[in-house]
Amino acid sequence: MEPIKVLVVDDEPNIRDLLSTSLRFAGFSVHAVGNGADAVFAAEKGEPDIILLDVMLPDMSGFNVTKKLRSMGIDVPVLFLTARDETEDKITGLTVGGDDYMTKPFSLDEIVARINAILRRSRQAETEDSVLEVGEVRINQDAHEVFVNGSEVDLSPTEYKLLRFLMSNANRVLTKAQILDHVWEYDFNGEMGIVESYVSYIRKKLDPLTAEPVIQTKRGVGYMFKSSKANG
Amino acid sequence: MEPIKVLVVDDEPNIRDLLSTSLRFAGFSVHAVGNGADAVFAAEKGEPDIILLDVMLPDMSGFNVTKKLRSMGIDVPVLFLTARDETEDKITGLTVGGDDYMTKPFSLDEIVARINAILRRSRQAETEDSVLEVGEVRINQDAHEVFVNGSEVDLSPTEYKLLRFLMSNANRVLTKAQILDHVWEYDFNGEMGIVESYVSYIRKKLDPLTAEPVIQTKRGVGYMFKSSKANG
DNA sequence: ACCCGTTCTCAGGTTTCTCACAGCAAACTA
DNA sequence: TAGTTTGCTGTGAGAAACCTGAGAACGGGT
Repeated sequence: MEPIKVLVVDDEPNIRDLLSTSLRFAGFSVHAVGNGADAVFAAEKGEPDIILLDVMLPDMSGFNVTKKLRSMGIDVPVLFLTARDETEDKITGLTVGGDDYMTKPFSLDEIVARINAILRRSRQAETEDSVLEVGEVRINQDAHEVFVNGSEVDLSPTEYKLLRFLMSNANRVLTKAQILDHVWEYDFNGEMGIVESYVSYIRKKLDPLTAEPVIQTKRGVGYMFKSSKANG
Repeated sequence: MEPIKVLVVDDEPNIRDLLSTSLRFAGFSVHAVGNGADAVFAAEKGEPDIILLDVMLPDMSGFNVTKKLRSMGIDVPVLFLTARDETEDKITGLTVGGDDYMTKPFSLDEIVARINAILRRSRQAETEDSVLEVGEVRINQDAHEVFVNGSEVDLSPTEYKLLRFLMSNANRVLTKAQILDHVWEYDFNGEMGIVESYVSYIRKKLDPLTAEPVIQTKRGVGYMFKSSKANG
C-alpha cells in the first residue's frame, strides 16, 4: 500500500520536528516546510494527501495559502493549526468542506486521529473504518462512543483519548513517557502519575464488563492493552 | 452513479472557492468561472445540471446570461446569488420556471439544500426523497415542516437549519466550529456560544415529545444527533 | 407606530473534568 | 522476612465546559 503523504507547514522548527517525527512513526510519508511560499510549491509538486497548516506563517497567512491552492485547482484537505489565543471568530470559515482545525497545543494522538478522520471523509465510500475494535472493546470514532460487549461506556475526553491510544497500539507495551507524549498536549509539564490515575479511571469503568482486565501493567515498563484471543 | 455537475459563476474569488470547495465535498462535480462570457461558454461545453449564478458580474448581468442561454436552447435550472439590497422585484423577474435565488451572505448547508431541492423538482418523480427521517423525528424539506412522532413542531428558520444539519449527520459528532461554518452565514463573526443557545432552543421544543433526548452533548467535542435504534 | 417573532449576546449557575497529593497495596530484592 | 520500590486509588481544589434565562437589537406585518 502506498504510504499517505502529509505536508507539514509550520515556522517553528520545534513543532515541525515534533510533527514530522511522530507522523512518520505513525506510518505517514512526511514533508515539512516553514513558510507559505514553500508550502504552495511543495503542495503543487508533492501532491500530498493532506496538509497540516499553521495559520500564522511569516510570509503569508494559512488562509491565503489555501486560497492560492484552491485557485490553482488543488483541493487537498487541510488541517489548520491555530494558537489557542487566536480570536475564536477568526476561526470561522475554516472547517469548510473536508477541512478541520486544531488549537495548539495539541496532542499527537489527536492529530493522527484527526488526519485519519479527514481522509476517511474525503475518500467517501471507502472502507468505513472509523470503528476500532480490539477484543471485547469497540470504539466508534465518528460518534466518540465506546462499547464493551455491546453496552456503552461513558468516558471523559482524556479517558477516551488514552483508551484509543492504548487500543491502536494493542499488544504492545507503552511506557508512561510515551503515553504522556502522545495523549497529553505537548506542553504538558506534569508528572507521570497522571497516567496511572487515568488508567485507573478506565479500569474502573471497563473491567466490570469484561471477562478479564483489558489493560495490563508491565511493572517497571508501562502498560499494554491486550486482546484476549491474540496472545503470545 | 454519475456525479451531478454544478457550474459556479461569481466574480469574487473568495466566494467562488468557498462554493467550489464545499460543493465538491458534498459530492458534486464543480466547475467555476468568474464572468458572464465564460459562464455561457462553460454552460454550452460542460452541460451542467445546475448553475449557481451571481447576478452582479463584471461584463454582463446574470439576467443576460440566462437570456443568452435560453436563446441557445440551453434549459438548465439556475440558482441566482444576489446581494441583500437588490430590489426584490428585479429578482422575482429572474426566477422563472424551476429557478430560485438566494441572498448573500448565505449558509453553505442552505446552498446544498436548495440545489437538491431544485434538482428534485426538475427531475420529478425521482426517488430523491425530500423527507429526512431519523429516529422519532421527520423533516419534510419541501415544506420546512418538522414532525416528532407525528405531531408537528414549529421551529424558527435557524432552528430548522441546525436540526437539519445535525440530522443529516446523525450519529456523528459535529464540533461547534463545523456547525457554525455550515449552518450560519459564511460571514458570521460571532462566538460559538450561539450554537449552545440554539441547541437549547431545539431541545426545549423536541425533548418533551421524544422518549429520550435527541441531541447528545459530547463534552469537549461537540454535539450529536442520535438515532435511538442504531447502536451496537 | 406598535406588536411579535427572531437573532444574538451575556452572565450566573451547574455539572463535569483535570490534576496533584497522599496513604495504602503489591511486587520485587536481599 | 524486612525493606524498598513501584503502582493503585480516594479525596478535593480549581478550572473548564455547558446550560439557560434575560434582554437588546432588528425587522416584518398589521
